[in-house]
Parts: sequence; C-alpha cells; structure tokens
Amino acid sequence: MKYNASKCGFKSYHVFFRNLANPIRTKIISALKEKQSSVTELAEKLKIEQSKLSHALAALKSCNIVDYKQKGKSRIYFLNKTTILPMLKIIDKHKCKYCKHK
Amino acid sequence: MKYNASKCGFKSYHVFFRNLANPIRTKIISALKEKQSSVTELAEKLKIEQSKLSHALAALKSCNIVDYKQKGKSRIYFLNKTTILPMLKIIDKHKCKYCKHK
DNA sequence: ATTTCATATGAAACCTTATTCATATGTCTT
DNA sequence: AAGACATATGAATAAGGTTTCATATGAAAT
Repeated sequence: MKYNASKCGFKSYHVFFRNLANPIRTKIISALKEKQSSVTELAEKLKIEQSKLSHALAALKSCNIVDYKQKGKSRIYFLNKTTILPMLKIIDKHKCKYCKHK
Repeated sequence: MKYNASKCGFKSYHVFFRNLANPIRTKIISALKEKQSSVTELAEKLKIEQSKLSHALAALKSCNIVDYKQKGKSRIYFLNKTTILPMLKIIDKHKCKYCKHK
C-alpha cells in the first residue's frame, strides 16, 4: 500500500476503510483502546514483530487513526478515540443484530 | 474473497472493514444512499459492468451492508442505513477535522 | 563520537483479492 | 416450454497488498 504523505491520507471512503481492513491493524487498535503503548510494548503484547508493527502503524497514522508522542527513544502510540470508538460501537451493534445465533 | 454463507459474514472488525475497502463497493453504497436500485440501474448510473456489480453486491450482502427484495426479474438492492449512515458520518467528520486545508 | 536501544524504511517474494468473460440460473411473458 | 431479460457464478488471470529481512535513521547514554 502507498501512503499519502499529506496531512490527510484519504480522499474517499474506501481508502479509509482499506486502512482498517487488516488483522494486525485492528489488533493494534484493540490494544491501544486499552492503553497507549510503544512499538516494543505492542510487539510483546501482540507477539507481532517490530517491522510489521512499524508498517502497520505508519498506515494507521497516514489516516490519522493513531498518532504518537516521542518519549525518549520510544514512540508512544495512541488511538484517535474520537473517531474510532464510535465506529467500533456501530459495528458491535451491527454484529449483535445479525449474529444473535452465534 | 470468499464469503461466509451463514447469516453473519464476519467475526472480526477487519473482515467487516475489508468489505468496505473497495471503490466499487463504496460507490454502490453512495448510490444506494440516494435511492434503492436494481443491478441494471446501478450499472447505468455508475458505468460499471453487471458482473462486477453482482460480485460486489454479493460481498456487501455477506456482511449485511445491503439487502435486496425481488421485484419481477430484478433485484432491488437497498442499503442498511442503520449501520452505514452513522458510519459514513463519522468518517466525514474525521475527514473534515484533518483535511481542512484541502 | 561511539555504542546501544528503538523504530522506520525499501524492495523482493509471497499471498490475497479483483477483474474478466463465458456460462449458468432464475423469472417473467408468450 | 421456449424465448427474452436480469442477475449470479466460477475460474483463470491480473492487480494489489503484506511479509520479510536487511539496512537506515534517530535518540539517549557513555
């Protein structure tokens, strides 16, 4: 995937969704929902190698889904909760509605 | 992509998002937001060939993003507005916030 | 300024998804 | 039941995304 360097990494809906259409990236989101973390912390918690995480985080950041603050050598990534939490809530509700039987 | 035949086509967020991560599918959503339509109508309006649309609609239906009612020979597809409209609204807002300069 | 720790980046290999097109299925009309 | 119209489906190929791994960059400590 190629990421737009400009401030906003998407012009159309599908580019935003594409960013979320990946298991590693959604795992990162779930983790950051609980607690902001450095790449190393995410790597340990999720058992995902560093380079994969960096790639994934770059993608998420390109659409402003996450951001980070530098803290010493580490980058502490945090979730854009304003956008993402209500979004996940909608999906939970949707799932609930159509997957009652599971 | 393979679609789950069971009622609910996704177990994890990224599968739901993956479904929306495609320009044809988001175009269909935009079209259906305005007006429910048959495949032929969509084909004309969006200038997308029938077979592509059928594939795309099958994907969207697998996650209950659209549904249809049979009407004669045609299938009238309609959007699951309950889920999708608020979702798009969140993205619009997000975009607005980060793309002011564009 | 060198080393160490933390993270990012690039490119090839690999894997997944989309497109295409021929054909099948389904529904109505006659 | 045959024909016409509408949509779906399958499979090969094309297109696109992800993983991997080697290397680069950056920040702090010595």
